[in-house]
Amino acid sequence: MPELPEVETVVSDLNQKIVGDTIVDFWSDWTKTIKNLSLKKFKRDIRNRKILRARRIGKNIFIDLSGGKTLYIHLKMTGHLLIKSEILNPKSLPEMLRISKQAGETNSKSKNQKTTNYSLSTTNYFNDRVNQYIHHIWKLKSCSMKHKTCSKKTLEFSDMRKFAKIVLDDTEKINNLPEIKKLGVDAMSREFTLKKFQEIISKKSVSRRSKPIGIILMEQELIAGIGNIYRSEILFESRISPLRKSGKITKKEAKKLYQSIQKVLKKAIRMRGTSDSDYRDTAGMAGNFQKVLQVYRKDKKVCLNCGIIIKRLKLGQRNAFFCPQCQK
DNA sequence: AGTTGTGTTGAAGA
DNA sequence: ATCTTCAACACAAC
Repeated sequence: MPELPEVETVVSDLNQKIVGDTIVDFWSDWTKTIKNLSLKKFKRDIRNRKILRARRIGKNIFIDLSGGKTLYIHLKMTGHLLIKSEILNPKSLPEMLRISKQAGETNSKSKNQKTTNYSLSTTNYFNDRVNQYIHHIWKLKSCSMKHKTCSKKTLEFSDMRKFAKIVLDDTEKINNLPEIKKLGVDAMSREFTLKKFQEIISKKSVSRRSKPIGIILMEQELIAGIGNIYRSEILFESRISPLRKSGKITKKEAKKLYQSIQKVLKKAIRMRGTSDSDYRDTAGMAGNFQKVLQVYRKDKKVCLNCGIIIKRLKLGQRNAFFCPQCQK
């Protein structure tokens, strides 16, 4: 379940591994995921574009491409991106460039070629079951003028439940999509200040102020990036009950809660996210934050802080977890 | 073996 | 408007 820390990990991986590469081809067996174009048009529009950078707002991934296009991806529940690469036999650079130009027509050939996985580790995480639901593949070429070598890579999208979303359009159009425009401030951005947070939770509207803080934290139109796992963890860290009415949170508590958002998300990013079930990084590796979860999915277990049994409740149609003794 | 729970988001219904 | 419910989908757990 990718939330901000998981998406941040993916975006940082993308920036390290595929910036500068060129997309030579694309394959998909579930085109419903591509929301704005037919497969044919999608292929046509993405071929031969260079990957400039990856960025993120909340849980939304944007891959900016040459020629003013942006690839917008939402991983939804089970989506994750894998980067694989094969080192080719040393060949002269001009020859490689010629080969990659033909890549569109040489699918069957390249499929039969032997591949070597990118991972330097002795364990191959790509073989894990959770990484086997690949429905979309971007074929990349990566050429180094300096070393006069080229390599092939693939960016593969594993998405068991097929909820994910892919959109390719002009950067400007992507930025102006309604679902992007209405996003609230990103929880890790500089604009998300304590002042801004106080404004959000104490807005002079009855419906806002009377809403449980556990729901407010997850609303992407208010604060972008927090989902079900981290709302529970953040509220536990701040010792505030998810049921507390947003408008009844004191200034002191708001500060504590704001600091908890920063603290928990930063720690989760450092630990490369939570792999409660499906989430994996671009090497197919699990994150580590599930090892330090305090309350999420810990109902009927003992609170590590006070020893009371942790409770679960439905909040906004989703399960929230909290310690009734520690969190008030 | 059929039912339920899982969580993100948008759309439909009230 | 604003709230709730459901659908998209696959699979594990009961």
